[in-house]
Amino acid sequence: MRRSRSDAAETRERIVSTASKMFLEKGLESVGMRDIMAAAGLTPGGFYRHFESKEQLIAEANSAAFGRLLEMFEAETAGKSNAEALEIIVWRYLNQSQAEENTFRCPLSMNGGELSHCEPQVRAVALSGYQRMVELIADRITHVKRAEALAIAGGVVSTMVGSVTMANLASTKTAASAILSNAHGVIRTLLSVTGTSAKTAADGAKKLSAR
Amino acid sequence: MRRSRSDAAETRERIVSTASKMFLEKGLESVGMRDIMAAAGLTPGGFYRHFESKEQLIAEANSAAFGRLLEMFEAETAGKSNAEALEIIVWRYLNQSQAEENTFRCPLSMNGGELSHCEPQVRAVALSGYQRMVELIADRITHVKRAEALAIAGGVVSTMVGSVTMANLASTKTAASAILSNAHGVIRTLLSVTGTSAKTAADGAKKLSAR
DNA sequence: TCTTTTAGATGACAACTGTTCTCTAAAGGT
DNA sequence: ACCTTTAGAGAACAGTTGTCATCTAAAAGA
Repeated sequence: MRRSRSDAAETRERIVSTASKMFLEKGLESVGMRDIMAAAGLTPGGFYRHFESKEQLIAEANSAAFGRLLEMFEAETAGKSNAEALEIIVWRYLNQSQAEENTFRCPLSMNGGELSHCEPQVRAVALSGYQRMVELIADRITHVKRAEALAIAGGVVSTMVGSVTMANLASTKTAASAILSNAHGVIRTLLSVTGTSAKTAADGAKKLSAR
Repeated sequence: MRRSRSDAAETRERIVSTASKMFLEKGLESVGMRDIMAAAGLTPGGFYRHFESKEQLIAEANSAAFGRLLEMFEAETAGKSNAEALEIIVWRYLNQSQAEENTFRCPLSMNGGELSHCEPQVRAVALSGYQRMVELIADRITHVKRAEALAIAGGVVSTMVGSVTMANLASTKTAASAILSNAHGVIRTLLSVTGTSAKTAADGAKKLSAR
């Protein structure tokens, strides 16, 4: 039966946020529409009143995941010094899989490979999520020029994405946290880089800004 | 009709290497058994004479991919200096998606997320591939202690995995190579790290060796 | 109040999934 | 030369996939 305007909007949001969390936990392809709709307390029938396709849902779900993640980072680092903020961001990102809640996981780490097989629309959302993360971090790197900060931040995000992906492969918590704490050390090193080393890192930064 | 012992062995190998390349190109779930068998010039019927399940094929295909990749690295760097060898490894790894051949792509970058949803057997193959890559690189880092070299190498591999994953999301070659050349710069920085910075990076190295 | 619109349930669609069955013809063993 | 074994073809298995047509009852608009 028909629902009110606001009920329907709420339903739509519930589908997106439910799907988002399921994608982060189980991947894109292995989660079916029936699973998602059932988890949202609905039947598969009504789905196409809200979305054109699964692909569109993936796009919106990922967009929502990035939104949640970045919003959390901004809330957690508000009023903190740059150094403290960077520490918080890196720590929370690296420990996303170990945290009990799956709300603040990153699609880049969780669905990395699958995202690149999706349609341009979805890939654009993912890539812009990457760029937003890079800028979030670059904004806190003030001891070098902006271009160098962007280069370093790009490296930091790539390192975080890669190491979380690797940690997710580990069968024990010990092995996972070994990979992650190693990554943490490497990132601290990267963030403390100055002068000519930073310029080396910025070799490709001009190209990066020419996106 | 029945084939000779050696024909059958050759068929088995062909299935593995065909599957391996298809997984690297299209992902694990989106490639079906029929696709693989057809690409190997066979029908789906005979598959289960050689393998217990798709999962087992995934394990063997990934193992083969790592084998090819590491063998190529060793061949390409034979007789080179450590610095040259590292440059070759990093460059070839970062450009795996841009190369016309898909023979030397890395499962960690291509199937990252999906691998972590597989059974322990498959995850073990992937994780050992990671560790072999880390050791390959650490062996070429001689200006610091072994533990520090392993820590840096771990960071380098994570960074390479992450940045190739990100580059695969890009819609244009320009955007992809911007991400990659930035990563290249960051990795060069990491590899030139010495002294106390290397120790910082090695903070988690003890835990890493306690796998 | 009466009419039109529509959120969502229900059930079906064809295509596809990994897997298993049966069949046959050639290879391996004796 | 005979008999057993088996690689692979071909077809079918039950279950799933994303998507859509139909129906309903209630909400929105007049």
